[in-house]
Amino acid sequence: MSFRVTIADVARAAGVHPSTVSRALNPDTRGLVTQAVATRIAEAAERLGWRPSAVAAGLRTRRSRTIGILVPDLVNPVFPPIVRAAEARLAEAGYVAILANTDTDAAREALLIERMSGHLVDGIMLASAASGSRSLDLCASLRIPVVLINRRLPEARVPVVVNDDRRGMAMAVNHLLALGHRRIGHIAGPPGVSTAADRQVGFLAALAAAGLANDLVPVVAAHAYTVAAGRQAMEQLLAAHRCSAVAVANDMLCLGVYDALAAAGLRVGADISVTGFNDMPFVERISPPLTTIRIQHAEMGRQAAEILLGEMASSRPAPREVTLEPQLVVRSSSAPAPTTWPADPLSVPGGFD
Amino acid sequence: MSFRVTIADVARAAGVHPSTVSRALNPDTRGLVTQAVATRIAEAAERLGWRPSAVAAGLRTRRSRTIGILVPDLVNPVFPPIVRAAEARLAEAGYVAILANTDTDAAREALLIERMSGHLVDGIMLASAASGSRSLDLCASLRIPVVLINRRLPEARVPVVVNDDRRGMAMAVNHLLALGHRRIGHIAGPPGVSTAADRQVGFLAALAAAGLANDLVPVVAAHAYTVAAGRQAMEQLLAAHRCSAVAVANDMLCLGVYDALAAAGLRVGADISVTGFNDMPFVERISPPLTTIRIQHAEMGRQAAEILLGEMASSRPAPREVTLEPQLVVRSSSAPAPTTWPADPLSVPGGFD
DNA sequence: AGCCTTGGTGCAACCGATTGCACACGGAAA
DNA sequence: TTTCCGTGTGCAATCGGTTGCACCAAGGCT
Repeated sequence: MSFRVTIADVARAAGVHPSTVSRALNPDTRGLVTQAVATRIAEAAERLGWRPSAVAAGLRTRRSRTIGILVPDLVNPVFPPIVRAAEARLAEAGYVAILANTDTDAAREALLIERMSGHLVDGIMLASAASGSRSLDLCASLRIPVVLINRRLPEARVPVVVNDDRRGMAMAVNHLLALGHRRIGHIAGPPGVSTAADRQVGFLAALAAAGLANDLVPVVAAHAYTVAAGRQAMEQLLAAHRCSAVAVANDMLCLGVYDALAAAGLRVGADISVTGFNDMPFVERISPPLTTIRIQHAEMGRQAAEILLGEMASSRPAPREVTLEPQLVVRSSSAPAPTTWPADPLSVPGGFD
Repeated sequence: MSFRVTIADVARAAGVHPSTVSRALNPDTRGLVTQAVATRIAEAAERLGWRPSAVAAGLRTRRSRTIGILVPDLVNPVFPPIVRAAEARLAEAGYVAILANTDTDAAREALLIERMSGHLVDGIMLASAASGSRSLDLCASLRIPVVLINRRLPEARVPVVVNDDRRGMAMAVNHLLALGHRRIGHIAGPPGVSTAADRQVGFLAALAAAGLANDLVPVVAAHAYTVAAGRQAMEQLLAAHRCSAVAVANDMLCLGVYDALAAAGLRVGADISVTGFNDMPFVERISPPLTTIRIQHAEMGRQAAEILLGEMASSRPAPREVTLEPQLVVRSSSAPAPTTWPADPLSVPGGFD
């Protein structure tokens, strides 16, 4: 039994034409067929064990009920929740997700997009956008709808789902200010990444709003969102400035920051306060538990799926921007500014202390 | 330009028949075409921007260059490295990965397998195998090659890639024995999961080899591989037995074990030693850093991909079993047995202390 | 009663590549 | 020169649904 049952087989069994079977078995066109015939066909299909061939249907309709998801590196704990939620929503709608890692390599990304195009993906979720807008141009020329996740591209005319990074970083800074910190440093993300830029802008804006001038504020940019880069950046910051607190652009960087501070003999949450960004899994269990900004990762994935599905259904481009609200999660890595903090020769003009 | 260039277009441009174009453009059949014609066709294809349609080819050849990957829950940190490595290897071979989460739900798993079958996946990697062998039967009746990852099914006649769980757990136990522990408890994984069973067997075997009797050994099974279940299991263990060390079946459980021990006022790595299993990301950064058994997760994914690709190429079933070697990673959660340990009323007959 | 809808079904082309088979052509062997 | 053979290309069927169009029958209208 069962070596691929086709609608022709079902048609024969039900005594109708294959096209009628197609109509009866497709929810959208079932209305075209008489009720009685439809049920007879459905029974025959069931009995024979017919399974729809997405490939055959896709060839004709040019829609595969398939969505491509591109992430830089699935092992980065930020992405699994996004992918998970996106896949769940897609599955609900009968879609299937093709996943690929780009390694932040533009050429690889282009190759993967072309390959996915060959599989007739109905849309692509880009969580990487490494190559600037080249990938977007490619998708556009391939006529594939795109939605950007977590990152923005200035020129982009495509829908995006992002966290409100400026606001999130401002929340972290305000938290530190409320704890009495006045000398707050920033470890920024890698240049060219939109989250890094947005968070830095949020950082500076929050300081400015508190009346703390911008030009002398200690800022060091990490060269990547990695532990090693975080450590290196913190070492630079320590060498050049004295701070009672550091607002870091990303949790992964924080792990390196912890290392650098431990090496320098500073106790996080006592001698110096640290805040992260992302609230990635298990940072509540490192020592000390990290104060950070929680992002709605799952919701990002879900919304991205929703946008693509909507675009699919209405077949008109929906260039909208969904911004999700971040949340401050206070743990033990941030504490009141030490009162015994030494007089600071670099004291910011107009500062309060 | 570019609204789907087909081989017919290329054929017209190159002045040959579509079938010749097909042969010239397919690496396997290029040899059938004259060198000169082949290059002329390749140039035309390049110039017109032809892209192969995996769907059309797949319809005819019944192979889609697509592999399905099923995991219980991508958010569980064990899976991303597996999926990542598998995808990388598949991409290398020109394949594409369809990813789906089963939530350990047998019905959902079956649905996903059928859907993937509709997409003509050339093979499926099962990292879940929740439903016993039902999924395997389904794949068999659908004529889809399968490879099992991380879990085994006794009746399975399919290739598997697993860690040597017995050996791994024995390494943990031997480590604890070497530290002087004699009263070692075990928190086992959920019943019915092969990793849980194997690790428990390994645990008991190691104790037996050390001359410690089996029947009074404190063992509690967690009902799932979750933090909450780990905490609950440890509470049970504490209530019933006194141990100087606990070998836990899984890192995730360990997090709950840490919680339970903290609540009981016991210091991990001092009052009691704990070992985990998996070496999942960031357990080296929790407090205290966890001694655990490292599994070659990436290698598992790669090997699984390799097996499916091999099966694809040779088109003969390759029911082999790849067993990967675990590695003991010693950190601070395990320490020498306290010398001041109180006399134990439940002392194991034949024990050394 | 005759004409026009309308709904339901059959017919056949089509999506884009693959492949078994036929055939033409040129060179080698008889 | 004829026959044979091998190589390279064309031809057409095929994979499994989908869909525009034709057609037929039944019912409503004037």
